[in-house]
Amino acid sequence: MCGRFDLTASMDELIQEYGGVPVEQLEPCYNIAPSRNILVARQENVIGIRWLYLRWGLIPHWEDHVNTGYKLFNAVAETITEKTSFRDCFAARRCIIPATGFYEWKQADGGPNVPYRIRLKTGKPFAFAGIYNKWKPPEGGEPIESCSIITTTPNKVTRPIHDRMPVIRVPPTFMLFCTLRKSQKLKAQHVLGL
DNA sequence: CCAGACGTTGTT
DNA sequence: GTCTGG
DNA sequence: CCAGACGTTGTT
DNA sequence: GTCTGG
Repeated sequence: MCGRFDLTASMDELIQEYGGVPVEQLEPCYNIAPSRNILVARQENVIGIRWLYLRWGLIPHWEDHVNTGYKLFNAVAETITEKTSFRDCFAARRCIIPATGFYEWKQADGGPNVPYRIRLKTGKPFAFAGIYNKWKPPEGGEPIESCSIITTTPNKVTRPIHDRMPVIRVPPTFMLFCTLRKSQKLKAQHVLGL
């Protein structure tokens, strides 16, 4: 899961890593929570990569009131193409959400919940996979754009702490590629593009 | 057909 | 808006 | 996700 | 315990 994260990287660092044109930058924050406006980057026609702030907590477009209804701050990757609330967003409106770390809570033996921060060894920023949406108030007025972070099963680092973690985009410098042996076949989920 | 749900998490 | 359950 | 609140009255 | 606000 991912219900809280931090972002302390500069806009310059983010632009260098992901491209696009700088926008106003908020104070570095170690405690970003659902319902806050968070920085995202998305691909737009004509202008290309655009940085902007969206409300964290997806509001389905049929919702009647902005203050009621579900708080969709996470979307389970395994079922995202089946869920009414996420399917169209996933097909057409994806974004990345930059972060320098995320928090997971683990209950100490019968004790209180203890937060852990998970981050890259280098301290560099990385990005969550996200989806976004536009909600128009039935009574008229300003539309609200909102987003949700996609979650998946944990990797080795996160597994001891929690059974879910955000789908992460790691900078290209952390990656390599290799060719496949004949016996290896690609499955649909390998090419989803997350 | 209409009515009602539409989500995640953790906890039990 | 769209799917599920009755 | 956590932190913090968690009400009533009369009137429409 | 459960809901709301951040």
